[in-house]
Amino acid sequence: MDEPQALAAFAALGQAHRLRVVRALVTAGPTGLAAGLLAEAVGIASTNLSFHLKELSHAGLITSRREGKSVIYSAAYAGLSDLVQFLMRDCCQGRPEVCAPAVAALSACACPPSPARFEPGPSRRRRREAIAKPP
Amino acid sequence: MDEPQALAAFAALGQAHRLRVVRALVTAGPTGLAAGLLAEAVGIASTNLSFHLKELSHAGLITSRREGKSVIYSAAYAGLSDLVQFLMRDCCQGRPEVCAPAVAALSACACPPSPARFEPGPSRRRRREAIAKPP
DNA sequence: CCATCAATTCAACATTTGTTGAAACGTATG
DNA sequence: CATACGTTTCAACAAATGTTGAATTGATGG
Repeated sequence: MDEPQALAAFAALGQAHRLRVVRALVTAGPTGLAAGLLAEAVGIASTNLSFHLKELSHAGLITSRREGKSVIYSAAYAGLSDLVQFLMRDCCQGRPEVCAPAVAALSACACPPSPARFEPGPSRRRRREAIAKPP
Repeated sequence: MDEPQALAAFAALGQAHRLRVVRALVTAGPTGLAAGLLAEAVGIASTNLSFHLKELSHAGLITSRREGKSVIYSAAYAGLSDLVQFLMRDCCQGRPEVCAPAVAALSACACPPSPARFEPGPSRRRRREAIAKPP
């Protein structure tokens, strides 16, 4: 991701209604939400929502598909991921301990993964190994 | 991190000059950069930079310390980390594979970690001590 | 203590950005 | 084909935001 794109994305997220929309879509998952439901969830007029959706879409943070009369919007996880990556690129002058907390925070990411299969032990080691053996 | 804070942070990053400042500080590492050098790096008047620095500082994205005549700014890695976490919270309705790419991207984070001296153990404790004894 | 340098504050201006209501569009259904 | 529904486009207005230059503060060194 290049600077202009990242800038557009951050500007898009830096507005209350748009941030709410993105959060709603992020938690909604790949299924997405219809424009109408979004307008209700965020509490703004549909005409206003449309404006913000266009902004978000143009910034690469959401995608849309038509389904009958409705237009369904969903989060563009790849775009979000790229954005995070742009922000933290070259983050620590070779001292991983500086940015490690950010990585850990995202790993924790609170996707309660069907609690049964949550293995206690090796997560830390696994993560380190994953970092140690790049492409 | 709560919504108003996140909103302030994204709004702060959604401005070309401020995004440049943050990127410059993120790559500069904990050492930071003096305001004068930043103004030069970003290419704006110092009076204008001051305005943006205040904005970023208020958003919890940078910190400052005085050093002689200069004021040194550095990235608030914890703030950045919290922001990323806020954005991706509850991201995948229990399907980790959705947000996994984001985690992987950040892990890749391109901090070429001077491969030799990567010690598994004490870094965490060291960091805690450093934080524990402020002025 | 005065001169100097680095950085910040302030007020005025210019620009960008968000909101609103009326009208238009595309899609389904009777 | 006419109607109803969900969504988007457009133009006008209102509000927030970025920039500039002059004046101020704080720290250093002769």
